[in-house]
Amino acid sequence: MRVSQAEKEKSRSRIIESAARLLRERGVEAASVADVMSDAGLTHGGFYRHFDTKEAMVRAALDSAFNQMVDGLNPVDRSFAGEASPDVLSAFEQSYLSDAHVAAPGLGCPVAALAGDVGRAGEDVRETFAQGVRRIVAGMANQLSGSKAQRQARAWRQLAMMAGAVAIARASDPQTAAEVLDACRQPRS
Amino acid sequence: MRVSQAEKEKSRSRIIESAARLLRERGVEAASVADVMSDAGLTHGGFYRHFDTKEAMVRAALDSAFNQMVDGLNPVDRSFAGEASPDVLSAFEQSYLSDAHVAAPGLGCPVAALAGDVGRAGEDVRETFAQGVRRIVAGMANQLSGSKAQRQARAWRQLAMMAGAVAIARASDPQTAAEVLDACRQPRS
DNA sequence: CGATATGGATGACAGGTGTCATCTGAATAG
DNA sequence: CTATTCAGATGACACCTGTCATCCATATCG
Repeated sequence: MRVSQAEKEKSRSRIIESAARLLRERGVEAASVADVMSDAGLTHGGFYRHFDTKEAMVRAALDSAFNQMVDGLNPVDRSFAGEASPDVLSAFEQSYLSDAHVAAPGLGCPVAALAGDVGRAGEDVRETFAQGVRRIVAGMANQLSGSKAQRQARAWRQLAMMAGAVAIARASDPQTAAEVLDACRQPRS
Repeated sequence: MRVSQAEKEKSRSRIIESAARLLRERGVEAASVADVMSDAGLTHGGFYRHFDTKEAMVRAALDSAFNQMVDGLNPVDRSFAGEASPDVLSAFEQSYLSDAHVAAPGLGCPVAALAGDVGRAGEDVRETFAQGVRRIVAGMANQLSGSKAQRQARAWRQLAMMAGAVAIARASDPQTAAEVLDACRQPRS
């Protein structure tokens, strides 16, 4: 049942897409190779034609998830690349702290969904994760004013707070979730 | 090999203590019943004399871990209970954002270590988690000044930021970890 | 003291895991 | 047009999971 190279590339994309979603929904360990392949419309046996190991798939999926996140910070319709735009950042923050984001981890920020899991993963996976977080922070810092160090530090604090808040909201009951999200939507104290 | 009731109580305490540590170190799913029992010096078979299900053990372990955290916020040597004490809070924040905390998840804050996992757990576990987080936030708010709502909101923001920062630090390389921790140690922006 | 209750050990179970060897048939290379 | 390659399917493997039935020896009760 051989398939054309273009078809193989499509298969690989589907696998990564499925992995990126299932990892965020179920966690790194609970998203099994068989589940991912089944979700991509394939059987588990062909997996190792695409990746040497599950860890390699996790890294590719993390990269894809971070790319989606960074794209949300760099809207293509902005006229001047690199120009600070408070509206872009506040829109990002508002959507990050929304109920919709809390309810849909599979499409949301990998930091909020996977930081805990990745902390227990191998060094290569952590390296991939770190580069992804750096890209998000750089994108946020671009939208801030002040010295480069100030902008970067404020971006770190804001991302850490938002990711922590969404993780807490997902791990709590609806009332507690609403409290933490509301508190974090308020201007800094 | 029956054992006295006092001995059984000790066994139960050891199981909860081992579970609280292994859960934070390995995650909810990766910390198996057999591992916990072995760590407590028992074999896996006797587990169900202490807990109806693994989920019940997870809830007991979460409760124990949150108790340790709250104790750190309410030092017994303070003279006046309930009195606001900026030093207690800043000491808590400093130790929370320390390298030692990042390196020892098994003894650290369950929010930073387990929020992601608990978000995928059952409703009962999430309820236990939410009550624990609320206790920490209440303890932090006690040390702040301002209206009750202001204090609570600031405590939520501070805890979310710190938990997010430690989770990111654990999931990254040392340089990235140092950056996010440094940024979050700075006064609010 | 004797009878019973029960904490813990042993071992099994059904199901899931990552990984790989093998087969097959269609896409390529010559 | 034939020969080779190789993506994917099938199925197996050794191991680990939560749960439970069973047995044993001792703490507790009458």
